[in-house]
Amino acid sequence: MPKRVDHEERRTAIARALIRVAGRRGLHRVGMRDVAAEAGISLRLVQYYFETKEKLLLHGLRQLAADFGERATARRRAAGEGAGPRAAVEALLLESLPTDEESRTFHLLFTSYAVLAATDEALAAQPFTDAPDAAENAVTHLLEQALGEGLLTPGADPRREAAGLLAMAAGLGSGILAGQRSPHDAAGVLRHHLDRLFPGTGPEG
Amino acid sequence: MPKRVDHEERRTAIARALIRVAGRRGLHRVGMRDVAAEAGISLRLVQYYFETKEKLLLHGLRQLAADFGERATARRRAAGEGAGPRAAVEALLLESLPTDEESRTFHLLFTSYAVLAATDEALAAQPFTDAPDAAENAVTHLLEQALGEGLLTPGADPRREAAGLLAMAAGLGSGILAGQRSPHDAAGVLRHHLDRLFPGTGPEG
DNA sequence: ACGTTCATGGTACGTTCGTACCACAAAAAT
DNA sequence: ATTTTTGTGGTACGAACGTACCATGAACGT
Repeated sequence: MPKRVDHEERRTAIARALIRVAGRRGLHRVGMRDVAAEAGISLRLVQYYFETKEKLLLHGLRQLAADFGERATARRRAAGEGAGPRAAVEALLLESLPTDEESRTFHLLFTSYAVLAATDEALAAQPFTDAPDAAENAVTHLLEQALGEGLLTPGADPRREAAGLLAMAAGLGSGILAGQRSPHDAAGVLRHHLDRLFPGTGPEG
Repeated sequence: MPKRVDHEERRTAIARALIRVAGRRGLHRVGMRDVAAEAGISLRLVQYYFETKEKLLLHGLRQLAADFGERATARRRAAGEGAGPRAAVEALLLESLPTDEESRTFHLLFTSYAVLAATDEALAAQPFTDAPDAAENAVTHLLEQALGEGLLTPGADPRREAAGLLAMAAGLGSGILAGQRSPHDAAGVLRHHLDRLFPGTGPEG
C-alpha cells in the first residue's frame, strides 16, 4: 500500500477544510467537492475518510467545538491563572463573541448547526448540547466560587446567572454577525452587566 | 382571462406556505415544489407570482417579520394598555421566546435568515436589521419611560439594557430551539433579570 | 365579435450534488 | 515471490432543483 497515513490526522485536516469553506460560503451550499478542493485532495478521498456527507458534517461540528474549547482555555490562561472569577467569566464570554475571523466562523457555523439540529433528526443527537452545557457548567462553577467569596450581588442564583450571561453573549454574537451591532458595543453591553453582577469590581472599583 | 386575482393576497399566501414548510423541514431543503404543494397550487404559479426563488425567500423574510410584529403588538395590547413599562417589556421579550409552534417557527426561520445574510450578499441588504432595530428602539423607549418614572435601577443605560435584554432573549430562544433549555426555565431567567432591572416590581413587590 | 391580456397547467432542460463503481500502484503480510 | 490490504484517482449514475418554454381557456377592452 502507499505510505501508511494517520487517519485521525487526515480527518481533522478535512474537517478544518470544511470549517474554512463553510465560514466563507455558508454551511449550506458547501458540497463535498468544495471541501475536497479546499483540502487540496480529490473528491474520492473525502469519501474515503468520511463515507457520507452526514458523517463529515457531524465530525465538523465536533471539530468546531473542540477548537473553540482550546481557544477558550488558552484565553482564560492568558487572562491570568489567579485573576479571579470575574476575569475568568469575562474572558470566556468575550471569546465567544465574533470579533476576529476565527471566532466569527465559529459563531456562524455553530448557529448554522443549531438551526440544522432543530429540524434534522440525525444532528439533534447527543454531541450538540454538550458544548453549551459544558460552558454553562463552567460559568456556573465560577459564579459559585464568586458567591462564596462574597463578590456576587446578593440574591444571585449562579446557574440562572450563567444561563443568562451565556444567552446574552450568544445573542450579541448574532447581532454582530448580522451587522446590527459592533463588537465593541457588544463587549460594552456584556461588561456592563458583569459590573452589576460583580459589585465593586467594576470600572470605578 | 380567468377571474382576476389579488396579487398581493396571493403572494402573502404563498409566502406563508413557505414559512410553514420551512418551519417543519428547515429553510434549507425547501424547494419551490414544496412551497407549491404546501400552498395547494402548481409549481408554475409560484414562478408566476415570484419570478425567482431569491425573491420568494426575501418576501418570506418580510412576511415573517410582519407577522411577528402583529403578534407582538397584539400581545402587548392583551397585557393591558396602562400596565406600565415593566409589563410591556416583559410581554415583548416573552413573545420572542419559542414557546408555541408559531413562535418556534419564527425564531427558527429568523435565525436561519440571519445565518444566510451573513454569507449571501443579496440577503444582507437593508430589510434584515430593520426588525431587530425596531424592537430595540421600542424596548429602549419603554426603559427610558421607566427611568423617568424612577422605576429603573440606578445607573441603568436604557439603550444598553435594551440591547442586553433582547440579546438574552434571542440567546435563550436558541437554547430552547436546540432542546438545551425548557421555555419555562428561559422565562424564569428572563424575569429574574427584569426583577433586578426593575427593583420593587419583582415577585415580592 | 374579436383580439388581447391574464391566470394557470404541464413539461423539458441544464446543472449540481451525493454516492457508487472500477482501476491501479505501493506497501505490508505470508 | 505472491497475495492481500490500503491509499488514491477518475468517472458515471440517479435524483433533485431552479428555471425556461409552450400551450390554453377564460375574461376584459374596444
